[in-house]
Amino acid sequence: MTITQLKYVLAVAEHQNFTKAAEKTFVTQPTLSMQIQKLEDELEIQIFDRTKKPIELTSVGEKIVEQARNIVNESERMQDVVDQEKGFIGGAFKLGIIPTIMPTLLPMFLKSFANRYPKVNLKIEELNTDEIIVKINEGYLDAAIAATPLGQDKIKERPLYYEPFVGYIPENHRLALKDKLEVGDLDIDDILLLEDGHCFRDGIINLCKATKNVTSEKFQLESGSFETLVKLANEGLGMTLLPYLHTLDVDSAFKKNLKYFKEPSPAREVSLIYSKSELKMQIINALHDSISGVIRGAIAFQDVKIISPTKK
Amino acid sequence: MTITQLKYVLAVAEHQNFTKAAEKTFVTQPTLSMQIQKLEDELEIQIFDRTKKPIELTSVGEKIVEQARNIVNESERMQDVVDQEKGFIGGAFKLGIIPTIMPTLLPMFLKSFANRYPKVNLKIEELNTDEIIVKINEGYLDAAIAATPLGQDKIKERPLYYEPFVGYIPENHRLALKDKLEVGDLDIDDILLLEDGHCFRDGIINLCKATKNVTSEKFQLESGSFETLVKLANEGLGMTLLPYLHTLDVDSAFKKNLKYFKEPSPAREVSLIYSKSELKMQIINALHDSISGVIRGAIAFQDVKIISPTKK
DNA sequence: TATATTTAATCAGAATAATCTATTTGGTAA
DNA sequence: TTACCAAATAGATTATTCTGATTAAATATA
Repeated sequence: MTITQLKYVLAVAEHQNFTKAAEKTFVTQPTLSMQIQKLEDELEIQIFDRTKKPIELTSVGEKIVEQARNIVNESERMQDVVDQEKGFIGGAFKLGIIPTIMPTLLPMFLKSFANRYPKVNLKIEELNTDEIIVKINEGYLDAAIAATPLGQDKIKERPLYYEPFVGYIPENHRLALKDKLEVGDLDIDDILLLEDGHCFRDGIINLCKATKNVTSEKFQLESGSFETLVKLANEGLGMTLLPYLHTLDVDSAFKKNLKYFKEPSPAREVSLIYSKSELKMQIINALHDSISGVIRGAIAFQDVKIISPTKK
Repeated sequence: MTITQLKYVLAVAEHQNFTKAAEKTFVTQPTLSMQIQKLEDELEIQIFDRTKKPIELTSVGEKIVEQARNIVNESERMQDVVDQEKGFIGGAFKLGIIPTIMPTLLPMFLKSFANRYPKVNLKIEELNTDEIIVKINEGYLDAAIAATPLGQDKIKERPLYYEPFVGYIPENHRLALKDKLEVGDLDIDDILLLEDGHCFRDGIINLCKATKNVTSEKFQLESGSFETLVKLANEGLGMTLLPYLHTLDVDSAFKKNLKYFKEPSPAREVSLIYSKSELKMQIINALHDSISGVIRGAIAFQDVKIISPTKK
C-alpha cells in the first residue's frame, strides 16, 4: 500500500470515473486502473463496484476511502510540520466565507494579507454555514469564516470579532422616533430578513424569539442581499437589521435611518473556524493575525451582547 | 514521501543506528540510508544529526518522527478496516497485564481464547500500570488488562469485572474473631502490602485513607507476591488483603483465615484498556468476550463497592 | 439493428525507482 | 599510526510504475 495508491482511490471516489480521476491526478488512466487493482489485490477486497454506471464504492470501499482520507491527510501534514519549523508560510489554502461576511470583510484584509504572506495561494469561496461545515469536515476547506458558535465537535472556533447589529429604520416607521433601539422593541413580523439559509437570519430569529417569544414564522419578505433589504425598507415595507460592517456601505443620504442599540448591543460572534485536525496552522494563525489587525481599526469596541445562530 | 520511508525513519529513531534499523526492516544499510536521504531532500530538512554518536534526532526530526508514527499507525489500520469487514480475527497482538492480575486471570482464558481465535498471534507481557500506559500510548502494546479507572485521556477503558477484596486474617489477629470485615476495621499500618508500583497497593492505600484518614506512610513490610504476603501474615506480622481470584489459590489448610467483607464489599475494577485510536478492535472485542465468558463462572456477582487506584 | 461513443481493462515496452553488493569515507578508539 | 565501526557512495540488478496503443464491454445514438 502506498500513499499514491490511496490518492488515486480518493480521486476515483470523488469523480466516480477513472478517466477523470486520472486527469486530476496527472497520470494516465491505465496507471490509475493498475494501481487501484494492485491495492485491491493486496487488501484482497473490492473497493469499487465496476458493474455500476457510474462506478460506485462497495460497502467496504466506503470505509477504505474514509481511512485513506485519514492517511492522506496525516501525510500532507508532514510538510506542515516542516514548514512550521522553518517558519515558512505558504502553499495552497482554501478559505470559505459566509455571504453576509464576504463583501465587507474580504476587501478589508485581502490585500494586506496577500502582501504580508506572498507565498500563500489563497482560494476563497462564498458558502453558507451548512456547506462550510461539510466541506471543512471532508477536508475540502482548510478554514472558514462564519458566525459562531456552531457547536460542531469536529470543528474548532477562534473568535475574530463581535459585530454589533444596527437597526435600519425608515422614516415613518413606528420606531423612527426612538433615540436608541432596545432588543424588546423588535417584532419578527416587522423585520425584513435575508432568505433562509443565511445564518445571519437564524441569528435574528433567535434574537426575537428569545426576547418576545414570537412563534410566528411567516415573514413579510425575504431577500438575498442587504442592499435590497435597505431599499425595501425605504419603500416602507418595514425595518431591517444590518451587521455593523454593512452599515459603512449605506448611502450617506440614508445614514440618518441607522439606529444603534442601547448597550449592551446585540451582536454576532464572527470566528475563524477549522478542523480539529489542525492542518496548516501557520496559515490559520497568519489569517487570524491579519484579520484581527484590520478589524481593530474598524469596529470600535463596545459593550456587546452575543446572539448565537440557531444551528441544529 | 512513501510509507516505507517513514517506517525506515521510525526504525532508525528507535535503534539510533542505521545498520540495526536496516536489519529490523529487512533491507540493507545502503537502502535505508538512501531512502532516508531522499526523504530529507524532499522535505528539505535534516531528520537525523549524524555527527552525534550514537545518531540523534534533530529537533524537527522529533516532530517528523511523531507525525511519521501517526501516518504509519493510520496506514496499518487499513488492514484492520478490511479484516473487520471480512470478520477475520487474526494477526499479531501485544497484550500487557499487571502483575496482580496475570497469574490468576491468564490461565483462565488463555487456552480457550487460543482455541477460539487460532489465527491471533498473542504476545503477553507482564508490566506495571505506568509501563502499560506508556507502551499503549507509543503503540507498542495493542491493549492491556489493568485496574481502573486510570483517568488517561488517550486511553479507553472497558470494564471486564469487579473483583472483591478479601481479608486474610491470621489466627491471633485482633480481627480474627469478627464474622465479616468492614472497611472501617482496616488500619494501613497493620496491612501487609505489595511493593510500590503495584497498582493493587495504590488501591488499598486509597481505601484506607478514604475511610480512616490515615496519613502515615510507613509500612511494616512490603513484598512482591501475594504468596509471600500470606506466609508473612501466617507468621503473625499482620493481616493482608487479597483480590478474590487470588483466594482460590490459598492452601486449603489456610482457607479458614479468609474473611470476606460485609456487602457492599470493596473491590477493584479490572478493565481491558487500549488506545483511543482503536486499532485492532476485532481482537480487542474477542478478548473482551473470552474473558467476560470465563469470569462469569468464577466471580459470583455480589454487591460491590469500587476502589479506584491512585493514579497521578 | 447497426453504429458511435464512452469507459475501464489489458498488454508490451520504456522510464523510473528501489534494492543489492562492494567499496569508500569519516570518525573513534587502541 | 593502525584498527575498527558506522554511514555514505558507486555501479549493477531487479522491481515498479508509467505510458501508448489496443481491446472489451457497456451505453447512447442514428
